[in-house]
Amino acid sequence: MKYSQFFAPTLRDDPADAEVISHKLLLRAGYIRRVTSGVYDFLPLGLLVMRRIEAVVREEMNAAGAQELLMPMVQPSELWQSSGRWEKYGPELLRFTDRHEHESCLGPTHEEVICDLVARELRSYKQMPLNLYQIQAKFRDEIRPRFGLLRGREFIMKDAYSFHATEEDLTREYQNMFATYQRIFTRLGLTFRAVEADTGSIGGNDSHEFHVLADSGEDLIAHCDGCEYAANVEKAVSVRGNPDGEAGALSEVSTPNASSVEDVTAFLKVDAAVLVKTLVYRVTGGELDEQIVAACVRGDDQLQEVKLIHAIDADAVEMADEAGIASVGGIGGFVGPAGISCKVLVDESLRGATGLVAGGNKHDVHVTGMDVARDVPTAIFADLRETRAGDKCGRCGGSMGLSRGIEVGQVFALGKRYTEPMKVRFHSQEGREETATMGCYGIGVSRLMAAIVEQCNDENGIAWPLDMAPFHVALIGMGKGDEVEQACAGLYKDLQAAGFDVLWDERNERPGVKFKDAELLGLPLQLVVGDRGLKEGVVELGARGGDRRAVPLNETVAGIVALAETLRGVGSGHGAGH
RNA sequence: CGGGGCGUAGCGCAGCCUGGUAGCGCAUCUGGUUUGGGACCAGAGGGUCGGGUGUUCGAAUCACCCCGCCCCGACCA
Repeated sequence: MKYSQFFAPTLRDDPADAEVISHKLLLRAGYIRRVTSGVYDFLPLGLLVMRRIEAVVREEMNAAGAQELLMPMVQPSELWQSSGRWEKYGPELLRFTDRHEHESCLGPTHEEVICDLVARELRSYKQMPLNLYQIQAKFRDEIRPRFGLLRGREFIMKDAYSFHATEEDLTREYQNMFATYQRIFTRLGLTFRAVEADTGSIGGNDSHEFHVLADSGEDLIAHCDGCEYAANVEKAVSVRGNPDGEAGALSEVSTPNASSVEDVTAFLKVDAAVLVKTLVYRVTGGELDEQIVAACVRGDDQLQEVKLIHAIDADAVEMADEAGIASVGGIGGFVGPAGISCKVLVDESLRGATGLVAGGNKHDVHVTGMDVARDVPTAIFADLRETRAGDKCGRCGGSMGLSRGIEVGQVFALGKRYTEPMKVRFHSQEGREETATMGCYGIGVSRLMAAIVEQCNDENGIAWPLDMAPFHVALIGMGKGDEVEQACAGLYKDLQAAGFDVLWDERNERPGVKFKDAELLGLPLQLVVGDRGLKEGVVELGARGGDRRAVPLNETVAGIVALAETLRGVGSGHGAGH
């Protein structure tokens, strides 16, 4: 591509409304433009990178035995009714009515559509295993789109769905996809980590997420320094030391105006760990729908809501208002588990604990000497607390650390969550009609583009891994005269013939401008052809960010090939893996 | 949805408090000089000041409403 004809509008200044580095650089370097909240144009540069990522994903998915298809973005409400998600999915599902008053939605994911398709065609166990995938635009009406491509409303996703006659075969495919994902993220040049994950609104049994490690990540992941255990903090289980207070009778103490953990610990001069923090929630969905529950963790712990939702088998929970708290005999700021008239869940770290301080369910009153077993006999114990850095690993006793991650992929062993209601059935070897079991596997392709930039950038711009770059080589012509023009034209052809994508900057710009743009765009290799060097019969080549060296004109292609090999050698093999 | 901030030329911003002919830098266009790390000179074009209503002789500026964008929150009783 000749630069002068290429549509790559670059910005000298950072756009004012971009926060994270990938958002700023993709905007500045002309890869994307915002259309509306959470929705972007992919300009030619952006699309070129997207195609690179897709190519890796396709190659590995195909090699793993999956087949590509394409499903629609618009989906009829009937399919979502039949899976039960029309009611369950919530406002992220963008619904609309067409001119025939027919209700539809924009697909945020495709379990319903694929199940509908496969249910129509599946007859025999001999047709399985079957793994079908697509790379396609999804729409989720996010509460708060932000960070450019990292959390958009419309985004490009690779989603795969597998169908199996047996649970064992689903497990095999799950592992197959797990390994495939590790290969994909390694080839993309990313430092990543696979972690155990909650299944969220997709549902199902086992799940792992793949996270690109980055400080700008929105997810918190916990990992053990002693073993392989790693999990999203929504799910991570760990063990903490459990100091007990002095055992004794349950007695009320006056704690005027002391309702926060800080106030109470200061006032009573006790460790926050012997405090019981009682949170009151209103439940949505499940058996406790519309009811109030109380959840207790230690004063220095945080409640992990996702764990609470699972513990009571609900769809969602939200903090109860003052009226809700009062309806079960509590009072804001002084709620305690003893004597409250609702279901009380208590974190495992409080099992058998004694000598605790808790709210007294009266204004300005706490109780001391609480013994959970004695004073809260109806308590239901569950893992509710969020893992903190320094906790002990539940498996090996090692120390847990926390990192931020960008979720770029997730694999689910769904089981029969969708195939049952959507009647994906087949005849088994024994001639019985059975329900297929299912897995699904997603990769955020457009989010990956941003995640790569988060990991690969410097003060001058983007630093693409060689095989992700929109062009491998920035061919920079310098100085006037036909010699430069002709030498460039020749190299341009030769390099393309050798399999390189080249952006030939033949603009009438000063050298500084050309270098700055090449570095902002992130092209990994630079080839400089100047009239001065040409007189000596040499050109200069080098990697972005490194030194350039002079090379005889007729050895240029060989030099580029050698440099590319060096870059690939460095670029591969630093994926962190499992 | 709650809180905060912002909206003035393609981009980045000033002007608003204290109402009176809309500015700066970059970018763009023309001519010239320049050409190895975001050149220089001369000239030119480009703005419904997010939208509406109101106050006023007069509104980018004051008031009210709406729209859009960004940040934080929507776990710590």
